Amino acid sequence: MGVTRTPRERWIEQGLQALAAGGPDAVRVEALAKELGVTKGGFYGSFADRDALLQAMLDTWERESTDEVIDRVEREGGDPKTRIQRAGVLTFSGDRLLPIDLAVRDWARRDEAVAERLRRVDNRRMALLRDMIGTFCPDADEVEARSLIAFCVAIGEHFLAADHADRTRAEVLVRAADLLLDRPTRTTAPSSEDRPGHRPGR
Amino acid sequence: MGVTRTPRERWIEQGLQALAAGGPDAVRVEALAKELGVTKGGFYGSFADRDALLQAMLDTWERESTDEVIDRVEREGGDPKTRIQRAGVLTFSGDRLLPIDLAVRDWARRDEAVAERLRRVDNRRMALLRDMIGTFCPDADEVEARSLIAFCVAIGEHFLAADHADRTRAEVLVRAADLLLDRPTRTTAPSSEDRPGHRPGR
DNA sequence: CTCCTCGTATACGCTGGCGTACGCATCTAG
DNA sequence: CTAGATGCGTACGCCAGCGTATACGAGGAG
Repeated sequence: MGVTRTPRERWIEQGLQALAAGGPDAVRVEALAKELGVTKGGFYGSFADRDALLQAMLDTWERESTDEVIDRVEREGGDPKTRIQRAGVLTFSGDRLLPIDLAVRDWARRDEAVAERLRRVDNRRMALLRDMIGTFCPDADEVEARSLIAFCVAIGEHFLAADHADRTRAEVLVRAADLLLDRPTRTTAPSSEDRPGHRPGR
Repeated sequence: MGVTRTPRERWIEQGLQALAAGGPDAVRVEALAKELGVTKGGFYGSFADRDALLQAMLDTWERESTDEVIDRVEREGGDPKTRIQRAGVLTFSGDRLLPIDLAVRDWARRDEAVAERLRRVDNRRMALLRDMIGTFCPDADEVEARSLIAFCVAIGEHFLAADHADRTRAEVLVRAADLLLDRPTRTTAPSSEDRPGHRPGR
């Protein structure tokens, strides 16, 4: 038996890198082969065709960005804000998962099957956010709104090109996280209390 | 002189539609020609090459999504929340500008020149947001944070696939807008009109 | 040591897309 | 009405990329 010099996972990993860098159209069998130092000869032993690779890539991504991240967050514990931020860090700041995530999001706008996968992933993440925010916010509608906002910021931030004058993006994000995850709940019922407490300026 | 049956703007418009539907890789000269009912014969009379078309498309998009939107918002007036929402509606809910905007955002992640254009556009939009939010929020750092959040929600919403159980996305967005754009000391105001609905999909 | 298996290299056909060359048709100028 | 200009159709060369067929070669089984 010959030795498998380029197993399935290598193609998948390289494919995910290409996806992250250039979108689904950049996942080209011959290009991946060249990057792996082989030719495409062995590719069709591991995959029926290019589409099978794309499916396998999505399988891998889906598993890595749900089970692995969520398990780790649950295991390491901490208070709600810490856990939310840890989930965010694990998903949206590594050099690995973040660009793949963004590429999948754009891909999902054009491919219904990808959109379905993304929906599963996002629903699990939203459930996590709801849980965390629900620990300090009693109003279910507001929990939903805050969760949506937090998720949108985590993603949208990377699609936004605006500058912030003398502040850095990171500084503004810290303040935004304070607004969303820190301050005492303000109800929208007529019995509203005073305005949200300000934290000492940064 | 022959009659120009397919002037420059027609190619540009069709190109923007293709960009919106399938990203920059979907802008193919021969495909556009077929959609326009002609062949690519005349294309190279209006454009040096495919890249010239892409540049012209970005020029058109940049003009339409800054000057035209901002002028109209300034002209029609209203209170801050209304004006922000009108800007959002003009930019992010038409069937035309929204999908182009999203496609450009993903494109910008891979093309520095596109990123530069997007930066100009986003900076103008952020300036508008800062102005509006600054009318009721005195803290400059908080104004910046709220502006960023609002912008991220307006964009990120369309990249998010999560469901909201018994609520609709539009309902959650109304509540989110209340949290972000209402004067904190006041109770929530009734929202006059609907927010942009769900993403058009595909 | 020999054979057989299986992963890989190589070569091929095919499709689609870009840009060019050139001919045709039509509109305008005179 | 003629002549020139110009947009467009058609055909071409070229290259990239997919999937297939076949040859090669290195291990393991006997």
